[in-house]
Formats: sequence, structure tokens, C-alpha cells
Amino acid sequence: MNYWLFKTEPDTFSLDDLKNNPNSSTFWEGIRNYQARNFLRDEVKVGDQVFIYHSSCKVPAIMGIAVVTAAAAVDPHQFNPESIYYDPKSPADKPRWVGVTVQYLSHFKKPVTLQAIKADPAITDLALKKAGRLSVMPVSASEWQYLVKLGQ
DNA sequence: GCCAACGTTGGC
DNA sequence: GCCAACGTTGGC
Repeated sequence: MNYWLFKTEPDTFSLDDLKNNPNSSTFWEGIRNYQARNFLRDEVKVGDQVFIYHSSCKVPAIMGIAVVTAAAAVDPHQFNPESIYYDPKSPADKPRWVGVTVQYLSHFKKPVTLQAIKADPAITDLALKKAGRLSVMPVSASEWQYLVKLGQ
């Protein structure tokens, strides 16, 4: 099993929204970055666990945990001209963008803030520390365990 | 709201 | 296929 971190803007879609989704499973749509897409398409598997991170907000932080319930599928929004995720250059026969499906697991008791992550010398691998713009990134098993502990 | 970092686009 | 211009992300 692998571990991941997904970014989301809470104004658009928060961990609470994920928790309250009556369908209980949510298609993680709108990833429009190739590096992130490649992780989703090639490596994110059912049963993998995911930190949900809130970005572009007052206190950027890891808020809690979700689990992957379906592997990559074509993101239909890329073909919808009405959608903010519309990509007119995506070929219909070879769709460019995919999404996975996740389900809410839990909220951290204490969100682990970006500030705390940056200040913590024990966290060295996490891409969040360096790659500012990546919206889907792997988390090593050891740092996953460590961050879960910080969130308790 | 500013702006640094960095990914993407497109002319050559 | 280089690289300048442009657009977007996201912390502050």
C-alpha cells in the first residue's frame, strides 16, 4: 500500500465536504498537472491512504485522511466546455486527464500545519516542503506514520 | 492582493 | 528543441 497527499482549496472542496458527501465516495476531479496526473494514473491504487491538505487558505495544513476506493478513471470535466476544468486540447479518443475516487476516513485532532512541517527537521522527504505547486504527491511510509502521530 | 516559483506555450 | 513570455499556484 502507498501513501499520498492531495491538495485542495477548502473554499472549493474541503475535508468536511468530503466527509459530508452523501455518496460517501467522491471523484477527485480537476487535476490538471502532468506530474500529478502520472501519479494518479500509474500509481494510486485502491486501498491507498491519502492526506487531505488545505491550501490557499488562512492556515495551510494537513487536515485528515481519506482512502482510495477506485483507481484512475477519465475525468469527464475535460470535455465539458461549461466546466472550469475544460481542456479543449484533450483528445476525445485519448483523454489527457484522470481522477481517482476517495472516501473520507478521519479528521486529525490537530491539523498539521505547513508551518509545523517546514519547521520540523524530522520531515525531510515530503515534497510539500519543496515542490510548491504539486497537487498530488507521494508520502513515505515512515513520514506518514510520523505525521499521523503529530495529528493525534 | 502581492509576488516568487515554476509549469506550459509557442515562435523561431 | 530552445527559450522567452505567459499563466497559475499558493504562501504570506
